[in-house]
Amino acid sequence: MSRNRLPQEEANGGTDAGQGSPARPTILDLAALCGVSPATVSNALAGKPNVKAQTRDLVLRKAREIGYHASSTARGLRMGRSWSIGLVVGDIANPFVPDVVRGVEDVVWRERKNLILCNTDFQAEKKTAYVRSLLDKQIDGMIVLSQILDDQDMERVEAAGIPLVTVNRRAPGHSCDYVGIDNQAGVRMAMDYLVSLGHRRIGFIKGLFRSSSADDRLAAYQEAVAAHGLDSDPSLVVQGDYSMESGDSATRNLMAAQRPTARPTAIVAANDLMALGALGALHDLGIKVPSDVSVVGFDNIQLAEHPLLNLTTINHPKRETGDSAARLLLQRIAGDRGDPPRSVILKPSLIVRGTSAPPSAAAVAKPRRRSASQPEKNQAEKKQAAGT
Amino acid sequence: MSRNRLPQEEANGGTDAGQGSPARPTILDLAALCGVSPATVSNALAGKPNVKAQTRDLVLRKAREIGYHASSTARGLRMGRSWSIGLVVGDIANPFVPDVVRGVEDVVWRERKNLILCNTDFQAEKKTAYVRSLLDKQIDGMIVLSQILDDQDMERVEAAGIPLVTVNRRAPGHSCDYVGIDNQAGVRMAMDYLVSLGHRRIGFIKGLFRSSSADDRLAAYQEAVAAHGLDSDPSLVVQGDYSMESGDSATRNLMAAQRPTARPTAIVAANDLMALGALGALHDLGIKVPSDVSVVGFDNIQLAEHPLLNLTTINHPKRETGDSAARLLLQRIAGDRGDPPRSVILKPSLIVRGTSAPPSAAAVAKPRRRSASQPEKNQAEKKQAAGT
DNA sequence: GTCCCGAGCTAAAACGTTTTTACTCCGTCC
DNA sequence: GGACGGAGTAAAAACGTTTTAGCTCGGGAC
Repeated sequence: MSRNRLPQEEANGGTDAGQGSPARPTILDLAALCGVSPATVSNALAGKPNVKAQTRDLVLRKAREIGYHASSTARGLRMGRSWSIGLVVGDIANPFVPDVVRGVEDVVWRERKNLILCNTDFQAEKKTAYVRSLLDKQIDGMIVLSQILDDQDMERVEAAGIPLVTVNRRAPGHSCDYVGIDNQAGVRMAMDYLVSLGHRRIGFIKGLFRSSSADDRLAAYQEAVAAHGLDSDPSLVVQGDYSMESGDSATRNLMAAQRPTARPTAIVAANDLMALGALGALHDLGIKVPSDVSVVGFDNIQLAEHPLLNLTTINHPKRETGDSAARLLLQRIAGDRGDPPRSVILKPSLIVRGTSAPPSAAAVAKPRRRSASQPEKNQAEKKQAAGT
Repeated sequence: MSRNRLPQEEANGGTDAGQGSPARPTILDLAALCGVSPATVSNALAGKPNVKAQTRDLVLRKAREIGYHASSTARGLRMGRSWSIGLVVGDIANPFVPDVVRGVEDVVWRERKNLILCNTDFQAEKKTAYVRSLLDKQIDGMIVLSQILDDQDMERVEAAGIPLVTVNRRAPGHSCDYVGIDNQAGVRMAMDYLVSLGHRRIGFIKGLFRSSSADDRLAAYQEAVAAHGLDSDPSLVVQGDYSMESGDSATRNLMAAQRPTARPTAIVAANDLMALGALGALHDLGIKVPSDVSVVGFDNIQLAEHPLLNLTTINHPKRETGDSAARLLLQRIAGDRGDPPRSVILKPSLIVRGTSAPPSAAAVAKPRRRSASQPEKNQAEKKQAAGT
């Protein structure tokens, strides 16, 4: 109806005698108010050089005055961006995750981008639906934490030209930026440390198969067993699923052996949650930690340092993980999409606390074979500060 | 350049001999492909009744075929919505928070809306900036967890007509939907339980002042002290800030009293984190829990049930909190904005675990005054299952 | 035969920006 | 005195939808 509206007529004026909110000002209102064209307002607000200082100041002043804020949606449509990045996690309630999220948020916030949190519950269809939704929203970039996307989703992301950073899981066959930790080094640290204490029979609670990090950690355990010539009974490796409960039951399995000498004197868990489960099980079984059995975790989640848990563990720099992922992503968004993919591999570190000690005299009384091979691999470890 | 393009010409065809992604199909492409107008395509996809079944089927088929997905941005601009809701939290790394977030995500996901996570770090300017950003994005609604917004921010949200649900903190002077827990009942449960065990001298670690929940919990403590005629030494109430460290130092303060009888036989903390801090401090001080001192927390965070912590606490239904908040918000979004504000007050429950027991004989040996008044307030509590 | 109506579709406006192109001064250079 | 150029601004196109208003066509009522 209001075709051909006069230049001075306020775009929002007049007609809203009705109810509800007074319809926030558009750039047209602001332009009319300043007596310039919308284009000039846009340029002024964007700080473009082709607008007279006097005009710019006027625009800025009036803008502040009426509280003008450009519609993200409109500029998003025009510019093909959304100033938000998608963060796909499996389970935000897992204590490992929020710390990483915190790291991501911190750097994303600096560029005033928003974080869209997608909790997939590790369900394939939820993952797919979320990825679709993110693409529909024209997100600037995407971070996928501790899981991999289907090939089809992956292709969609690539086809859309959306930068993607994967964290903790490599996407096989796809090249994108990656942030992870040196899993092998971490487990090796734990193993070398336990060996230096005198342990020869070390159990391992592995994580879910089909995940690169779980594989890496298990492989590192096996390599360490071989390198140090430790007992390599297959019953020393038990399956967990990264949950506390699984750590509990895995430990009961480990300790169920009839002959006491068949039981491990130390347990390494592929993550802290399972290690805490192990502590719980051992407590229930009346097995003393660390005097009877040592326990070492992986991740160093927040509560691991509680005096009553006091878990010896491998530190996973969680916040730094999120930080690096976000940085990589932002660089990729700003810079050339064609650059070769980059990886950031963070360094684990050993944090010695109260759940580890030399094995009891009884346990080491009966030395098995003496592997004569590794004289140089003694103890490069020392007690490290808990601060990472 | 391509002014006046012919109706049959594909909107995306021809010109992109260049590099990069092949530009996802628009509704124009789809319309051309189906030989109908964009309006019809839109109607067909939206399931409007004014399109012939045959046409609709064709459109749906072709849409699937070329993988057409409408741009969220474009329809957002047109429809004034964004299908995303803002979730403002103080610190996602606080173990209480992710569980609530999980609850929110769950119901929001059912409507295929997205969650924009805003971590304010409790900084006023970050809070303000995030709220601004959310409004610019035309979010459908907003949930604010465990904090209050400035009056100015609040007004902006109201002016924008964006539904808002506050969780755990009432916004004084503003009427909006609210989800919380009955703090008073929770603390009363804890106090009644401890009294029923025989405790007469109970310390309280309060949370940050200036927060309604902290006030409520403190008030409930004081009421219980009065109602049961307990020792009401002001030194029995110490300040914490909801962190584990503060629980630690607060407990050291409580236990620093020279005369043993001046020390509490039980400690109630305004949240689990501080309770865990208390456990740590007591452990360090060589004070046995629960034989020397009982400890009761509030929230029942995930790790509280670990066998080595085994914290007696008041359960705060966290996931249900997020669930209710999201439900309230979605109803408000869908329904009439003018309806009177609603509140959901969740019920706390006592979870008895290992950190509580009757006071030691030594501590109760010297009964102080016998308050003759409350015979009916004996023990309405019984050991409850930890499930809640 | 005319009128009306509904079914099915299209044209075009609208959403609120940014960006490209074009225009208007005005001073300077030749 | 006209051409040129640059500074500052304006007009209009573009982004990809949804929605409103209007069009066309055929059939039924009168």
